[in-house]
Order: sequence, then C-alpha cells, then structure tokens
Amino acid sequence: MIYKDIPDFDIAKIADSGQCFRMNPLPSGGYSVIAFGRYLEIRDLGGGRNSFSCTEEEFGAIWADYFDLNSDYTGVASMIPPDDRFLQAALDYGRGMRLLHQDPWEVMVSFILSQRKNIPAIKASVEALCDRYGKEAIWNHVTYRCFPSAERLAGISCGDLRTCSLGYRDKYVAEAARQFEAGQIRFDELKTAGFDAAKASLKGMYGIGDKVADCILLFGLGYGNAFPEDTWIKKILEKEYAGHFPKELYDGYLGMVQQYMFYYARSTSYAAIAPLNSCD
DNA sequence: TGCCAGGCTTCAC
DNA sequence: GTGAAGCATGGC
Repeated sequence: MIYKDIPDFDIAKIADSGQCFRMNPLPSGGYSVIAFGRYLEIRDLGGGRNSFSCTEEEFGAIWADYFDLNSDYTGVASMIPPDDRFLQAALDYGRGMRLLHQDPWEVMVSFILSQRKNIPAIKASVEALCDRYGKEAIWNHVTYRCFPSAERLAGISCGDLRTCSLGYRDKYVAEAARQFEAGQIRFDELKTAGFDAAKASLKGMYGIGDKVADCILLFGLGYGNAFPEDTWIKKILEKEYAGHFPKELYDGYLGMVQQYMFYYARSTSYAAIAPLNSCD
C-alpha cells in the first residue's frame, strides 16, 4: 500500500466518468479497477490524499500514466471564455476527473459494444466478456479476470460472443479481433500516425464510425484533441452553442473539455434546466 | 410499457 | 453525398 497527495484527483468522479467500464465501488469503501492485467484498489483519504494498493514500482510503471498524473489540469480553466457559463459550470462540477490512458485493445472492444447502450449495460457486457473469456488472476486473495486478449476473442464465434449481450455488435468485435490477430491493426503505428491518418484507419474497420474512432483515439491512443460526439454531446452543442462549439479555443485539450461536458450533462439534472449560455 | 442509450451499416435517392 | 430505416438488448 502506498499513499499519494495528488491535486485535481477525485476517484469517485473518475469511476463515474464513463471512460472505463471496469472501475467499481468496493463494499468497504474506495474503488477497484482492473486494467493492463492488474487489479488495484484506490481510497480517497481526504485532503487530496489517496491510497493505492500497489508498490511504488508498479505505480510508476502503470498507474501514474493510467491516471494521467503528469498532465496539467489547471490550465483549461483559463482557456474558457468568461461568457461560456456552461463550460465554467461543467469544469467546476467535474474538477478532479482525469483523462485515463487505457489499453487501446480494451478501449476498442469496449466502445464498439457501447453503441446504443447505456453505461450500466456496457459495463454488464464488458464484465460478461471478461468472466467468460478473460484470463483468471489473483491479487492478495482477490480473484479477478483480465480483459480478454484479441487472440482469445479471435477464436470465438459470433454466436458465442452474443451470449455476452453484445447484440448485433458481435460481428464487429469478432472482426476487430480477427484483424488485430492478422496484424492489420497496429496500435503502435496508430499512435504515431497522426490524428487524421489514425482516425481514417480506425473508421475503415467494420463497426467503427466517427464517434467510436474518437473514443479510441482519446482514451487508448493518447490523441488529446479527439472529441467524441455522442448523443449527450450533440444535445449540449445544440442547446448551448447553437451547433457551433469553438473547438479552436482548446487545442490540445479538446478531449478533456469534451469529458467535462459529458460528465456534467449526464450526472446532473442538467437536461431539465434552461441553457446556461446565450446562443444569440 | 415505452423510450432511450458514449452509433453504425445498408440502401434508396 | 445525404437521409432514413433497421438493428439487439437492458436500464430507467
């Protein structure tokens, strides 16, 4: 167990942010997360202090980057124009959230099966996939299952995948696994290909469109300017910005901004209130 | 019970 | 190129 004082870090908000689907509250308090084959427990001790159930070595090798601890989360506030009351409110509400750096394969599969599902349903599907096809591991008497590898999923029929409540998305996941195994998708190449080229490659895959591609770019490949537009974001852009959000103001931080918008819209009674911005 | 969800593919035009 | 239809399933 190690202890860290981290500014702008709120594990409850991170767990509820809809970026990852394997971070859950523990009955005893705190949260667990399974990522990169590891199991971790995090507890908020107050005053910016958190405990992590790992060694310093593991924290430095995996979790510091996973939680994006080397990025500056204070600069975004100064980018927001004073008259953008919506984004000011969203930032205040979401302060402490982090843009997670996840395993791109897990992000790809998770967001392929996210389409036309709500977050509880996505989590149920992801967990079913892991329960059925993930490798079993043990940490300190806790038995858990890792996210299934592409190699494992490439050997599963669509019919069997569908038992994990994938619905019509079964064929998309099966094809992604097949392409990954065939070497037709290489995440190391996509990470350095540049935003447009990487996005075009992802959109060429069966079952991946604009939105899912942007999620993979943002959460799995480190492209901070990806801006996934789901149903919630589209409603916000229409309601607060008359359909024209000034993306040019947030170069390098668009993904972060999008995440604050999403979290605020989904987590509050925002949908029931009048627009905070004037669109005229 | 009906609507909607971190959308995408297919097809008609 | 654009727009509508169809899609599996579960949460609320």
